Amino acid sequence: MQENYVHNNIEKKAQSKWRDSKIFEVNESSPKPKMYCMSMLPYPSGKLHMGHVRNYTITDVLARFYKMNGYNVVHPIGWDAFGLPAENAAMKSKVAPAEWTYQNIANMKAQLENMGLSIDWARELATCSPDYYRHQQWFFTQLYKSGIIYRKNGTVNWDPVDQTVLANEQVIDGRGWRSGATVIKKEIPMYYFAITKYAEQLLADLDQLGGWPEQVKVMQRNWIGKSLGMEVEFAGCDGFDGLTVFTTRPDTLMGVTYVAISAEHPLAEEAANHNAALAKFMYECKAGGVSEAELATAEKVGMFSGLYVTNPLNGEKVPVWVANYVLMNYGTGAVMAVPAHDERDFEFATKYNLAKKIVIKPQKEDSNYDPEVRAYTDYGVLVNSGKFDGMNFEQVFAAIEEELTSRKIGQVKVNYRLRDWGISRQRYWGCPIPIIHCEHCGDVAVPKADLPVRLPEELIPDGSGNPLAKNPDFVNCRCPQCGAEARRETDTMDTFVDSSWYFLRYTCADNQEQMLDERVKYWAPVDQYVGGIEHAILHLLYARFFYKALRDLGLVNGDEPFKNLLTQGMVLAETFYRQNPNGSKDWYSPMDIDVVKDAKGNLLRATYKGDGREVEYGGIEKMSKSKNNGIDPDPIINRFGADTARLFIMFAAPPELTLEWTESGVEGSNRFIRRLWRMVFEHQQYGIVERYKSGELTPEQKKLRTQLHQTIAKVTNDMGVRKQFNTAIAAIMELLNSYSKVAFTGENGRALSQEVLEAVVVLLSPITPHVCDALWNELRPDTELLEQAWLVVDESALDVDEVEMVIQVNGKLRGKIMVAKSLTKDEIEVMAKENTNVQKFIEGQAIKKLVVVPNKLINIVV
RNA sequence: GCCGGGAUGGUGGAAUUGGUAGACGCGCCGGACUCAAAAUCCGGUGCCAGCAAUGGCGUGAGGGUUCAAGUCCCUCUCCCGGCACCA
Repeated sequence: MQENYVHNNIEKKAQSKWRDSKIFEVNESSPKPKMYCMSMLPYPSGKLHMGHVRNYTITDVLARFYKMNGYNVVHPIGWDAFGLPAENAAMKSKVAPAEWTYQNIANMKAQLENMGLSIDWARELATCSPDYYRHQQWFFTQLYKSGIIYRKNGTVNWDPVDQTVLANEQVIDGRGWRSGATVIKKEIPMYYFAITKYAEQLLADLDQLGGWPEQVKVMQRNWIGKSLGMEVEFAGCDGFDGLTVFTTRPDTLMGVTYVAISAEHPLAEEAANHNAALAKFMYECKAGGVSEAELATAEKVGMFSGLYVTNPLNGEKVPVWVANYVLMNYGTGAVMAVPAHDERDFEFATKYNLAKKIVIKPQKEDSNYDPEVRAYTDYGVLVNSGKFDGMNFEQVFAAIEEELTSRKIGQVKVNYRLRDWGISRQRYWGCPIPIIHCEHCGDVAVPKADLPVRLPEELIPDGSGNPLAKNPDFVNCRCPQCGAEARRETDTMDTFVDSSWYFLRYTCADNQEQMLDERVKYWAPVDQYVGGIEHAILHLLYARFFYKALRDLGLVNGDEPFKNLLTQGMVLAETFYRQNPNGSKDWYSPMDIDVVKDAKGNLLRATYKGDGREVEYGGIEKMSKSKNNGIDPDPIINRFGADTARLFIMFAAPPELTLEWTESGVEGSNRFIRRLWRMVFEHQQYGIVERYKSGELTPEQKKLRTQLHQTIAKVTNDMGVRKQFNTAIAAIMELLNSYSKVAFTGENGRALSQEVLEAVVVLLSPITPHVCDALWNELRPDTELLEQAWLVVDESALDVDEVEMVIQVNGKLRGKIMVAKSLTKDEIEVMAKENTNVQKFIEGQAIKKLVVVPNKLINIVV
């Protein structure tokens, strides 16, 4: 054994051993229980970034932990290979998205291999491969036939200069990112997945997800947004049509002072035909992007439509306004406005001087309440509402329901905020939608025999719309039903479709004939899913929806795809810059900066290694190209080794929190590995022995052995249950700190030293697998670490006869005592009162109360 | 704007079920080894007062519940994630 730790050879050797033995390639024939452990599908951006490294390290630690705990573990990987960045790269450097993407995958795969992951590479897939998307197209046709997919108009961001549809992120302050033109909302036909048909199940089945973070379930619940309300018809006046509103507050119906409708509402269109000013206003409403964040923060504007409708309860004539704050795709596209009891209506009514009528009496004495100052939105007892006066919410809901239903002008309605999922994208680099438009037969799904609809891989988009639409070879085709000349659909699918089922395809990626086969029923559901919190809503909701749709086709078992979910935080790093005279900033990589700190550890100055001159500190930010603070994993792994990088990532923060990258922290992790190496080296110099089983130990040895088995228990719980790897590592560090202070004299002492080192190597092996593999070979030659079982706690080592208890007086710490476990509560109380420091605080005072928490503390209240 | 989350020493974080705040690491200070440096090892390190024993203060701000609050409740500030075409 070498005296010093050198990572290169160790890591290469372990990696080739794992590769050659195919130890991480698994199948369904194992007698062990299955464990499906997986990271979210990475986008092949070109270079591995620290977010990927973190993601894969977490699943790798769990996969290795479960493997040693007797599970048949699968840990697959694939590539989310369609999407916008490839088109952007194509526009920039004239390289075809396909070529760019496949090159990126090759680069990133090589980088991942250096990390020593326990991945089953035989299952690797890329969503841009026809072998993958042909099955997706087939699934699309199945959903299309079963009515889950339909076509309707949807609103997109339209760049009138580039004549192209823009993604929300390509709209900056209401303008196109390339042209700078004001973006307008445009209606185009699109395909929709009827996810709302599953709204109730998606909501109810959240209760099955005990292994999900509560916050993610809350976000999904709110996103689905189930609400109970009423649809109420308002009859039109002066010969115009009426309209229907949806409201969750029918109790305020008598307080309606106007009705507001969306600019896309049919009635608004109708009114605009006779009203030039209104038409102009509605055109102005079309300016700007379609994102909800943009709509919600835009200033509320509106215009009177000239129309009136009648309040069905009291017959009052109220004006109809067209307002930009009403969403056409929620409810009915029309709302009844009650300014006295709704924030948004209040703001709008105040701006346009519309009436406010109080119909709810504040429940408590509320001296602040003034309808001209703010809206009162709580529930309460009705006033100014005629026969409904004095009723509470439940009573008036029932009374109004009865009246409206008997008059057939309203009904109780459950409404969801969730909208159907528009999947059409007017883009080239995506999965073609397998539909053929025929003049005679309409929209025809492509038959299975004709799949896949291949995406030509040589096209290069130029930013002026979808090149597929200009490609006659792609567009021109024959109708599969009547054989007439027909036109192929040129829109491609949202990439969220690709990522909604890839985890099922991993189980049978080699099956050319079928989308999924019996093997999916062995592996699904995913037992442990790990990915960024930014996917808490959309990706996870779409994948859940897909799973249910696949279940209804008989392709998978169960209701939910992901049993346990862990949402990881982002990776951040320090930023450094110099300000240019024109105000712009040049950003310097933290790798190229030297830092000087004062005696308290505060940053005094930072200098650029290139020229030795000072730079400004810009705080800690998410790693990004724009701030030049991305840390490339390659040089880190080359310099310190993958084990150091993995250890740092797992130690610096718990997985859900943001992770701050610091070079000194990486060095600290490397120092710990070298220290462990030296300890094994020194132990080995005296010869390896059998690990401790029984026999006399010195008191300090006995104490160390107790700590060892406490550590085994803690690490097992931290890794397997809490998934808090940082505290597991800290506990191992503490154990080694204690180890280094103990004298391992005698035969039993040597055996204890062997026991501790073997245990540490096993405990650490999921996190730093390469160095642990090498150390294991030194401690137990001719055996394989990966074949070892996880450690079992020796309960007898945990037995201690004394515990430390703290004594508080009035909740303040005043002393500590060692207490034999056999003592009674009364005996402990006496001991506590006898403590000299405690006496100073209780002397001459009556003891009002005395609390004893067993094995923890005594609180004396005086 | 709406939904979700976060804030603890110089710093990343720990405190698992309301029970010793600051584990472990980094940084910094001091020491050993060395011609010297690096590496390594040993000790110290929340703030204030004190030679010390010890005491006072202290978990974003303000209030509350409790024998006891970083942890529970209310109000607020700032930061982060998502908002349906970034992935």
